[in-house]
Amino acid sequence: MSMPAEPPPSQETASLVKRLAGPSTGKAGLAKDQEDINRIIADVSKGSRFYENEKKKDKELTKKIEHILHLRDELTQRPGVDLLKIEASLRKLESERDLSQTIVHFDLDSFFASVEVLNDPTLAGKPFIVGGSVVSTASYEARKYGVRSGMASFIAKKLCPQLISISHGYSDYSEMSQKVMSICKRYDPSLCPAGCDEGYLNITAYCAEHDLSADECVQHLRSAVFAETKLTVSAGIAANTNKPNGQFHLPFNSEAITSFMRDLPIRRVPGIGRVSERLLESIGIKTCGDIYTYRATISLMDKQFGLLHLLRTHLGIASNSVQPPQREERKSIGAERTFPPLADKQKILEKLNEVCAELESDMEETQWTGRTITLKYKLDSFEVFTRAKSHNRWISKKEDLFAVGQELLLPELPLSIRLIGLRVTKLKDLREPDPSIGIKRFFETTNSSSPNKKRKVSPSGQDELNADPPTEDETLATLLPQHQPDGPQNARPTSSRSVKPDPEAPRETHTYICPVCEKEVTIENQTLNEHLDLCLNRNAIRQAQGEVKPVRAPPKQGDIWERWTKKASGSKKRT
DNA sequence: GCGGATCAC
DNA sequence: TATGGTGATCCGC
Repeated sequence: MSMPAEPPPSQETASLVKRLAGPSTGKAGLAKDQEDINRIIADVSKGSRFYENEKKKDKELTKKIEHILHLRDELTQRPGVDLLKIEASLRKLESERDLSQTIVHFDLDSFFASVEVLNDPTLAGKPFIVGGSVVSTASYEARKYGVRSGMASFIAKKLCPQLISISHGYSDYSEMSQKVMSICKRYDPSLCPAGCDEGYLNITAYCAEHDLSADECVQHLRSAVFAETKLTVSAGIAANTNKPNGQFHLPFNSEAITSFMRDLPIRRVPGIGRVSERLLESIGIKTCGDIYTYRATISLMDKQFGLLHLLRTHLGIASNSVQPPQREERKSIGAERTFPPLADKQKILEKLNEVCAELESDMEETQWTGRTITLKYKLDSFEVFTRAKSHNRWISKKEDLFAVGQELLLPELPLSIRLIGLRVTKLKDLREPDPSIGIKRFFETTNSSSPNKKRKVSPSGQDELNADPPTEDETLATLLPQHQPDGPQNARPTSSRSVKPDPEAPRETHTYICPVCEKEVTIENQTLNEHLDLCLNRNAIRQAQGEVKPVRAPPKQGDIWERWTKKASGSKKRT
């Protein structure tokens, strides 16, 4: 068999071009001539290590798709699809649909670019980008040339030679963002920011209290934002947190919603990225309506595609709960840096050291520590690897971060590296007041002790507020094994030392790692069982929900402000 | 727990 | 010449 001389444009190459053109290609801002643009992008990209790596990833994806199609064909040979069961699932989902809440998704229009125009009105109407080596935001004028966020800046420049490039002014964005968010909070104090320029609101209560329709309410909001910041904001009103944004009010009935979803490209659904788009497309699914058409295939390949989630997507059912991000939900904190590829061991370690210093400072400012360290490195080929190790002590000092990072990195060398990152997980909140307070409140126990007078015993026995110098026993006393096969009765204090009595609340406290929730709890003996009951209960509830589960809230972005208020604005360059 | 992958912003 | 940083989640092992 011979290959065709001129391979037809495949799904693969089409997808690759999309990637190179920037992830948001095809979403907004009609380009003049996408063919020309694609050719320029291909010409400029060709042969680069980045391009070769993208090509490699695409080839692997193609292989995976072949495998999936093969699997599908095998599965369709045999009977086994229970269409009735799928219908039952749909009916069940439908019956759980909640149309009682009015959810608004708002989004500042080309946020960074708009702020830059406010700072420098001469930029208005000019093609410019905000970003560094990668475009963060392109002005509408620049978008006409095919410039998109996520695109390499040098490619943007090729597409639009007169393009003006502006470096980030984070402190300005942070300030404006906070202004906008505080305005939006008037309409829902539980606002859930989803980045610095967008968020979700539940305006149900506000509309009722002020006798406003949803449209009127959002009109007010948008006018207020513009009046107070000169920024324009788009908003979508719906019964849940589904897209799309823009000025749009999706009717609150199931027919209208499903009908709207029918023609909605699957890629527009949050959580469906470029890869999932290709996977779904391979079995014929381009729109949310297609999900129903191919429900049998999806059902056979539930594991690969997730039937229930897709059925929900088809029906346009998503979470309608809006909650502000909770600090205790944070899972990790990290830092990473890209640099011109380095092969010299000492120079690489220097970079690692810089990353450690940055991470230490972030952890200090935000008051987190953790016990699992993940090293990430990217080769000059753009391949990414991670190496992780968990420890029985809390790590936050840069010397410790560096020691662990080095231990993970050295066995990998020699390599030519263009990025180094470190991430800390299994966190402990250093800001959290004595956890026993919270437990006590929960159970309405009397005799709460003052958090200021509390004493905690850290697993490492070091650096705890008010902690006495560790005894040898404490230094060695560390965390329990993470998994306790024998169950709760195995829970034991990490330190048997009793705390100096507080005159107001003389009692023993101990620090435990709860075998169920795996969190460290400082707790009195008599309430330990209550805590365990609570945890076990919570787990049972979660299990019971397994069936109904993934009506997921939008991903929480923990500590957004900590991120956005920190970075200072560098001096602006204009090129 | 670890490592790779995917995704959002 | 040249393609980011932070954080979350899911899967397979």
